[in-house]
Amino acid sequence: MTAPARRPGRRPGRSSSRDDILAAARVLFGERGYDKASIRAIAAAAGVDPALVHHFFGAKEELFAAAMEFPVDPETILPLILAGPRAEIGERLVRTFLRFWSDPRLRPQFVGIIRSATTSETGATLLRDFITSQLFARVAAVLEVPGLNLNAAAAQLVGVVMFRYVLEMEPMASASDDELVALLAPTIQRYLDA
Amino acid sequence: MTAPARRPGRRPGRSSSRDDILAAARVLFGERGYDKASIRAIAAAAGVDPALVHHFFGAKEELFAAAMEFPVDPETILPLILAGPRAEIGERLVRTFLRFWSDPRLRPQFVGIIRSATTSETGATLLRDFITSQLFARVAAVLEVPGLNLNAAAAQLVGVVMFRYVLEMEPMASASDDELVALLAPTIQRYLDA
DNA sequence: GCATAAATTCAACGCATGATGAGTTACGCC
DNA sequence: GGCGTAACTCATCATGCGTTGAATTTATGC
Repeated sequence: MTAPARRPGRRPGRSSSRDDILAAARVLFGERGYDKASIRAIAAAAGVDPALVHHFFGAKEELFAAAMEFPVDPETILPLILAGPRAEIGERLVRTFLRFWSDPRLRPQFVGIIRSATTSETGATLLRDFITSQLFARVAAVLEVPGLNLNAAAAQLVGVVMFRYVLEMEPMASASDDELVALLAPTIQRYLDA
Repeated sequence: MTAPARRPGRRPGRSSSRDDILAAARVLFGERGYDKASIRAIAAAAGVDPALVHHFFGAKEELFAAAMEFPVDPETILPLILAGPRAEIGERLVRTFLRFWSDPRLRPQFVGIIRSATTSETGATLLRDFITSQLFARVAAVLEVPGLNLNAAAAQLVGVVMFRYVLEMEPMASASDDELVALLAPTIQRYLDA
């Protein structure tokens, strides 16, 4: 309700504008996808002038890249999955995957990547490169599994998050993580056994 | 290279403009998604003035609905899947599904629906409603399978076409239908057995 | 304290878009 | 053969977009 009596010039104290913009960008890219998330809307959500976005990040595509940079480091997540009995790797993978998607701080970013992967070539490249070079290369080096099987496993998981978080289709959107693990783990396990 | 010496007024002979527009819309919506496929670009691809698009279809969203109307009638496809031994329903479903996606006349339309489902609420509703009311309701009436299992099966297939036709991720994009059937059919079968 | 740099807004440009309304030509019926 | 209707284009509008450059205020290094 504060009247928008903003005036030009630097604000006193240290500023959080840069981070505010990043956070707003993640939310809006996640909700609307690359094209429909306008710089003006992101700036408004961050309580900031659109020109400031350019001042910090340059063109829109750079903002997108900065906001969507993969929030998870493969080096920390892969050991969680690969360690443990090989016969239970499907369950560990599905459980870990769903746990990351449950984090409300990470999810908008994930959804944004999925949403934008179908629309902008930048988004598609981002997702494709991450899956192939970051994940598959490492997993394939440890487990000896054909690439097509890895694709099938990844496709199952991507399909699930599309249903659950993008389309919000019932009953999958409301199912518990445990239900999904029970349902999906055998599928993933089979792909990774071959 | 024909000089664009178009003049106003009705053309002699019978016109294919309406169908040309629909065809161009299917291609462009499929390639670019709802937002990036502009009415002007669709009109240009159809060799027609943008205003003619409005003349035939009204607002853009109506054009989209007309172009993306599901090209497959569930009444004709479901018997193909449901008839035959129950133990092979997974294979029949996957094979039929992939065969429809292989049709180069149908694919742009399918891709358009997937692409737009992640971006526009209209697209999401279109896909959601078709899957739930057209497919699931009918299938669930015949096979007695929990809704969550149907979701999981559909998610697997949607994930596959995202990898294969939207992201064009290798090796799935280049795999043969037969390879995919062998890989996916047991998964689908398991979901539909429960 | 003063100069430079950083943060911030304002005003504006140029562009593409979806949409509208009026005008023009052909078809089909009586 | 005249008339309503359908097909078709043109010019135009308002809007929202990404982007830019200048102006203003604060922080910081010397």
